[in-house]
Amino acid sequence: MPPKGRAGDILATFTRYVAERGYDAANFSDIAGELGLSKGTIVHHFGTKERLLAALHESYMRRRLAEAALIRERLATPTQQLAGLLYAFVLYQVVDREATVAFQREIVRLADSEAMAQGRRMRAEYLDLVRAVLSDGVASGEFRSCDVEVQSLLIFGSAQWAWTWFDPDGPVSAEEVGAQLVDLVLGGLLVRRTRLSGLTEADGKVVHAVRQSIADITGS
Amino acid sequence: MPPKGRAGDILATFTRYVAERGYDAANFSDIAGELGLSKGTIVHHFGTKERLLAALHESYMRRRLAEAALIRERLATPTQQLAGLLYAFVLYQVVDREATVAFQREIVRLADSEAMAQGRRMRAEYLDLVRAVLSDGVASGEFRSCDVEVQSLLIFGSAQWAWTWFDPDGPVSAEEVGAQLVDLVLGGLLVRRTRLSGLTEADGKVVHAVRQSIADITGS
DNA sequence: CGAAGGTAACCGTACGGACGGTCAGTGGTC
DNA sequence: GACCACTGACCGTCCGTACGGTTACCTTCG
Repeated sequence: MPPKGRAGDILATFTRYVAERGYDAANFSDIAGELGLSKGTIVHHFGTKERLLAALHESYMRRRLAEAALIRERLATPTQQLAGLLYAFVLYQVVDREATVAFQREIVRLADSEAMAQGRRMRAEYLDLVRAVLSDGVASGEFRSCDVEVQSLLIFGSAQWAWTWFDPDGPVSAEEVGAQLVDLVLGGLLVRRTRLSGLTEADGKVVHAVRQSIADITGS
Repeated sequence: MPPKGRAGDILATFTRYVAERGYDAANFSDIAGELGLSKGTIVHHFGTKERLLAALHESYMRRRLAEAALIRERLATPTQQLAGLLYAFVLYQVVDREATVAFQREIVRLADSEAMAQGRRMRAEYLDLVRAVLSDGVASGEFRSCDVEVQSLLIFGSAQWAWTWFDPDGPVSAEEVGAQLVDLVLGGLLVRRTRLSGLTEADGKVVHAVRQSIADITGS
C-alpha cells in the first residue's frame, strides 16, 4: 500500500511524472500545480528532490520484498518459486505500472548518494532472495549448475528492460509475456536429459567470428 | 570507426559524459572546457544538444549493424548466429564501452523526437535482424517454436541491462558473461528431447500464488 | 470551560545559479 | 572574397531550495 494523505498524493504524482518524463524533467512546479498546492509544501514534506526519489524507491522496494517473500513461502519447489518471481516481474508492468516504470527508469541514480542507502539495501536483499532460489534449485538438482551471480543479473535484465517496450494496452498481455519469460529462463535452467551444451564444439568458431567482425568494423 | 576531427572529439567527449552522468547532466560547458574550445563551437558543429545525441546514436548503431551483418554472414546455423550476436552484445560492454553505456542509458529518449528518426530506423533494423535469426532457427527446427516478437525483446533486455552492473575491471570477464548469456538463452531455445514444459501442470498454482501475493501486498 | 502554548501542514516569494542557445565578429585558408 | 572553424559575451528561462509567515488543530493546565 502506498502512503496516504497529502504526502502520499505528492509521492504518487511525482512517481507518475518520473515514469513519464524521467527524474530530471520531473519538477516541483508541475506537481504542485497539478495538486493545487505550493512548491514549498513539497519541500516541507520531503526536504529535497533526492529524498523524494528515495521515498519512491523505498516504498516500491518494500512492496516488492513483501510480495517476493510471500511468493516464496507459498510455492514449494525452486522451479515454481522462480517461475512465480519471473511472472510477478512482468505483472508489475501492469498492476503497479507507474512506480515500476519510474523505478526501472531511474535505478541508476541509486548507485551513490547517501540518501538512497536504504533503498540500495533493499535492492540487495531482493537480489539475494532471487539468488537463494537459484542456489536452492542447483542444490536440489532442478537447475543445472551455473554462475548464480551472473545468471541472476542477466535474468533481472530481461524484466527490468521491459518498461521500454511493453505496452499494457498493446496486443500482448502481461500474462503472455510472463509466460514467455518463464519459458525462456526455465528452459535454460532446468536440467535436461540431453547433454548440456552440444554446441561447445562450435564455440571457438563463434567467438572467433565475433571478435573478427568487431575488429573489422570498430577496430581494436 | 567513430568520426574524426574536431567534431569527432566533441562527440567522443559528449559520449563519455553521457555514459558517466546521463544526458541531462552532460552539458556543453564541461565538454568545451575539457576540449579547450568554446560552447559556441559545439553548437556550430551540431546545432542542438538533441542532434548531438542523435549523432551519437546513429554512429553507434551504424557500427552495430555492420558488425551484426558480418557475424550473420560468417556463421552458418541460426544457433551459431544467435550465439555470436549474444556474445557480441556483452563484448560491447568492453570494446566500445562508453558509447554502449551512453546508448543503453539514454535509449528511451529516442522514442519520439524527429531528430532521432534515423536512429530509430536503425534500431528497428537491428531488431529485425535478430528476429530473422530466431525465425530461421524455428523454421530449421533448431529452436522450439515461440513468440519471436516477445522473446527477442526479452533477450535484448538481458544485454541492454548489463551496463548497470557489469564492471569491465571486475572479477568476471565479458567473455564469461557472454558465455553465460549464451547458455541462458540457447538453453531455453534449443529443442530438447525431453518434452517441453513439464511444468505447465503446476502453472496454475504458480499464477494463483503470484496474483494472491500481489493482491495481499499491493492491493488491486 | 477556555486561554495558552505547541506543532505540523501549508503558502508565497525570492534568489542564486546553471543551462541551452544566439549572434556579431575574428582570423586563417583555399 | 567566399568559406570555414571558432570565439566570447550575452540572453531568457527554469529549477531547486530557503525562509518568513499564516492557519488549523491538539494538548495542557488553571
